[in-house]
Amino acid sequence: MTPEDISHALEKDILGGTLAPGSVLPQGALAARFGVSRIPVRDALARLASAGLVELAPNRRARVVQMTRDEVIEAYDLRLLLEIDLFARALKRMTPQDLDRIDYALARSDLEARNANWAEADALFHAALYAPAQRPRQQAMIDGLRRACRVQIASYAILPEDTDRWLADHATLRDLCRAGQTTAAAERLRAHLTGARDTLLLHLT
Amino acid sequence: MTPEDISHALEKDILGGTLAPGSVLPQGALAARFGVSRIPVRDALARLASAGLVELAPNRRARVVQMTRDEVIEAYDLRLLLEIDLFARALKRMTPQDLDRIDYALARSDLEARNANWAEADALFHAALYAPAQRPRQQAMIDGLRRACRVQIASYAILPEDTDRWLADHATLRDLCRAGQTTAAAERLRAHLTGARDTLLLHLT
DNA sequence: TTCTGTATAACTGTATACACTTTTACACCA
DNA sequence: TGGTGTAAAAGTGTATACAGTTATACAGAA
Repeated sequence: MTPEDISHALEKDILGGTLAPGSVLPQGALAARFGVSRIPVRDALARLASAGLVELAPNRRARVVQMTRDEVIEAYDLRLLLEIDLFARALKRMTPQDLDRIDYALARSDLEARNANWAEADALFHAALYAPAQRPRQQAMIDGLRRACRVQIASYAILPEDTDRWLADHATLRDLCRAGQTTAAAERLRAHLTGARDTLLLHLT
Repeated sequence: MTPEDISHALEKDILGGTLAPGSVLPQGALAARFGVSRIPVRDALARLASAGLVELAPNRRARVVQMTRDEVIEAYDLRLLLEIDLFARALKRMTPQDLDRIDYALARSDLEARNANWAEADALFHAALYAPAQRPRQQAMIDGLRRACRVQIASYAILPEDTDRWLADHATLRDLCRAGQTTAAAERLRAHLTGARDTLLLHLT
């Protein structure tokens, strides 16, 4: 059990909804669960903190992040800015192989969604969509924002109940890519994201 | 000496050019320097890694990040996207008090530049410029990118030799804010950033 | 010389132990 | 009942020790 393994396991729990926002993560308990000392656990928590999934404060227990309404709005504004830009860059350099990979990702994504792995399913498709842009840093920033949003989404079990809508959105995006309709595709992505944001905001009252 | 103190001290060395990109940071040596055990040093290095100043790999010594030409270009593209957007948001909500704070930051920035604290001087002014937007996450992302760029800039001692140009840019930006010329101000910021990028790229051969 | 293998030194990762801080639970008082 | 103070429990931070890994230096072969 390396710190990386531990952080992955915890990330799964957080994005899967097992660990709700605000949950407390005592180092000792985690150390016992993973059969290691607290040192690698601290390491794993630091990773999760830098990924934006966990909040650390000195001498206090780590907590799963809990975003306020304003923070959710800011995060989605940033996603709109970064994802639409990255998508535009990706569209410009999209090759037939890339389109095939998007098809494959869509199919796998569909499969994962049926197996209740909504978070992975969504991430899988969007990663394939943006991959042609070849922008590792921008992709990493988007992943961070995406994960932070998903923590909240998971806690309201939004993805399961909305599966049909976002899978249809993904299929539409794929079609627009294939048709080379770049502006329409970008517009569709914008709608996809604002839709997700509004659904989440509705749950945050 | 807390991990935070240690990371701040190292950040200063990195951004000040004492620790060049690619330099190695052995935990033991740092522990000795700061008079602590390696545990808080590891903590400090993890912070620097999540701030993007240091690279960590398992079982290997930490290294000061060294960006490639492509990474520099990507980082500046991201800065253009995020900083211009944030500046536009800030301009919309800028109050007279905010303008005064920008004046004050410009004056202090000038002072720091004379004291050879170029990195702080630059950060100070831009922070004041963006503060009215009230976007902590976007600001944090920008700070990360800014720091990563500055590691490279520091290694070529670009800021010192170019001081006059960027201080003049800052003054112009302040004037445009005061005059309420929002589009001109945004355009000026774009030029300020692309200018900085091109100067850096020149040094990267 | 330059390359390769190897012994040694240097370094990292983590278990354990203990000092210090925060949290929790509960008794006490208004 | 509701608030407050306090002691015990739980938790965090870090020094130390040692096992395992990587880096370094040097000897011998091509």
